[in-house]
Amino acid sequence: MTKIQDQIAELERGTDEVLPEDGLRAKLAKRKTLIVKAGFDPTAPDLHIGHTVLINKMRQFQEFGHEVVFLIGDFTGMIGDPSGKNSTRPPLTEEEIKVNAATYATQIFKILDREKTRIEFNSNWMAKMDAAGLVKLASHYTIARMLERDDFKKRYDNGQPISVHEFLYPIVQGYDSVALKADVELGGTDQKFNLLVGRKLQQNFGQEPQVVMTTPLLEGLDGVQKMSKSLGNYVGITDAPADMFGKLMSISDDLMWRYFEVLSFRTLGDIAGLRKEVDDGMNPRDAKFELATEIVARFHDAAQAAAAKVEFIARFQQGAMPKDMPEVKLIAADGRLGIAHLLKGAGLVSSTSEAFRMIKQGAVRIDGERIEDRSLQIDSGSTCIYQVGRRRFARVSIS
RNA sequence: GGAGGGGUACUCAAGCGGUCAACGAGGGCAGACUGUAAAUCUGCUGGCUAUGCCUACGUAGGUUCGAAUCCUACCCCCUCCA
Repeated sequence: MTKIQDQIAELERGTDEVLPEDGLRAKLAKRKTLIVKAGFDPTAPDLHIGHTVLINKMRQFQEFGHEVVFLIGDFTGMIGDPSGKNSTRPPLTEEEIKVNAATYATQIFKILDREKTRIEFNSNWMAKMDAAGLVKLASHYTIARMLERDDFKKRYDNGQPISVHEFLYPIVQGYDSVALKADVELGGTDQKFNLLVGRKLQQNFGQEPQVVMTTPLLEGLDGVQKMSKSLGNYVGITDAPADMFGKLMSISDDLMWRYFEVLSFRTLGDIAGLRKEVDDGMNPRDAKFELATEIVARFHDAAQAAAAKVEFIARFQQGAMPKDMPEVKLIAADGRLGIAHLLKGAGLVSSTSEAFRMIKQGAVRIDGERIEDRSLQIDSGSTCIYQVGRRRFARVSIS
């Protein structure tokens, strides 16, 4: 077994906060199997690799022999977590929750060990609790403390409505820790308040309070804004291998190290070694290859990752044509088709204006030959490969 | 209820009668270079079978030879006072 010292370093790696500071050491020093809890909101689980930072953390605990509980907050889902929102949001139906939970399960087992993962639903204990129980539970927390939470405070100060049931969200989430006798709870930084409520409730119920560990929001591909689908700077965990590989290769060299820290399963020592090699003259591209290969292999498999790498090298280092490209058939009204219309028709550009611009910039190639004539006409009966820039290709036949 | 400020392209943000398809920044795209779809540099960034035409500055009208710019009404945001 790894020394506690090293375990702590690995477990705290990439986290935002560990509270209390020395809590993890105290827990590990007991040398017992810890119960590590992470709760997930059952809203649409469209995961990207940013979300996996937390799941990776769960995996680490698993590797060190602890028990990981993947808690689906189906009961709390009915409340709707107000965290980070400025208003209440509509509760989910039972049916939606069920579907989302199933989707989660298939996604998380790309990372977690299915055998060592306990999946729980908090409706299990919450649905059984009667009104008296809930009143009693609610008595453990005060409004004053509730209003310490950032978003509640803001809304209260701004005179925006806070429904009473929203106060129940942190309380129920905290009670989950009591029900599970959690030793550690993981969550995003935005969950800090809720996680701390768990500590307080455990104390009141005579349990040793859990250690709270928060993970940061991952920076997106641009390296600046947080990764999110709506910003388009994400790598979805269901992205195709080549796509995923390419996206990861496009990150800056600086961002690469951040991704290594929170996304790679390599040890810290391993990464430090790699970093030294790069400092000593190794091409950072090759380090990035390692990262991209590891990630693609995780969500697909090793063979597909290797194939994605081979294709990447062929495409971008040697300028080869991609293996598959869209096939397009166009019809020329009078035996010939202007190049701008052809490119637009093939979906390579969004307008003829853009087509002219691309030609002017030297971005357009036909069968690998750069063209400069914007009024070029293509006769029908031909089939050629049209290319705009380095990434857009189509095989177009004209009839 | 009273007093002001504002709504401009993907985003932020100039412009306040013509030279405005609209400064600048970010983003995006392209080219060059390279160590890679990193970094850096340069260019482009409304549409149209196109050296011209059309549509666009919250919405609808109006003034004018000419409006993003002036006027009127309406819609929506924000700040201060009560």
